[in-house]
Amino acid sequence: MPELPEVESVVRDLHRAGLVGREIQELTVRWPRTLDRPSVEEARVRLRGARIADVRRRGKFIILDLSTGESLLVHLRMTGQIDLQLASREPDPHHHLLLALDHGEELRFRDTRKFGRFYLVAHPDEIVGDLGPEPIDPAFTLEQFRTMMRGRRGTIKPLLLNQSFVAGLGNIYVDEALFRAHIHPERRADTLTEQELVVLFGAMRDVLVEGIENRGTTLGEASTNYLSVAGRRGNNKQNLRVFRRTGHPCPDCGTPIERIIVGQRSSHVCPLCQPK
DNA sequence: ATCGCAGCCTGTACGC
DNA sequence: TGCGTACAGGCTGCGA
Repeated sequence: MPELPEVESVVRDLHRAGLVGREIQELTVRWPRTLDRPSVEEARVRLRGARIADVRRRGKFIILDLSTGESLLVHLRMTGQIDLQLASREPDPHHHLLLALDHGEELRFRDTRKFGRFYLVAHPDEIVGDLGPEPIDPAFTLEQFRTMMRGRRGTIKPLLLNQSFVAGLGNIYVDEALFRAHIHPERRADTLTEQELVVLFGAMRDVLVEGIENRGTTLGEASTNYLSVAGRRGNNKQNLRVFRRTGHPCPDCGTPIERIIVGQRSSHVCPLCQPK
């Protein structure tokens, strides 16, 4: 569920909440699979007394760099959320991992579908080493994108969703970027014209940057939807042009938006603006 | 390299 | 209201 803009919003909110500098005093894991590695016993020993030196993002991962030199990585997957609450407050039944901090606070990981994962590692590259470039990093150039696309015989949408190709795009922002570039999601990557490539590169960045400016996309009211720290909603839904807008008029030509399946993922397209 | 599928989980929406 | 079904924004491992 959370993609690059949502994860970026969580990281910014954690900074705002003053997470950097805080001390981790205890780890509690209530759903064992939430901690991918190491074992709970091992992690408790290594986390106790560590301070949070920095909070940053790589792709869809949140990285907590620790004073010990190690890093704690979090992937929210579909329904993961981070809460910062007083330890005295009763945790939610969906809080599966708790990090007791100083000042009587707790960082709590809430995740209805239980797909989210924590990784405590000596170096983040153990987890994020295979990720592709950051799409909104100024160091990521059109030239580089062009080279990466060369010779890719696969379908464009699954390729953009592949985190080792580019890091951070998910179903929402891929559909939005392809629509803005007027490219059908089933196009073969190496058949894009130079012009299409240029427009797609810009569209990809635009939808992500706008997503961040709007603090992410929260789709509905349900507890399974994206929320940032302390239940904060994102405002980017109003910015979506095709995603989950089946039957609504295309903002460019008025034709009803269609929902199709591409690479086993639901996809939203304007049949006129995005011809095959 | 690329594709398709099962699996990991729970909640929600919708048709009857 | 209840029941069955389909569906959900991610990712991994497997076989082809």
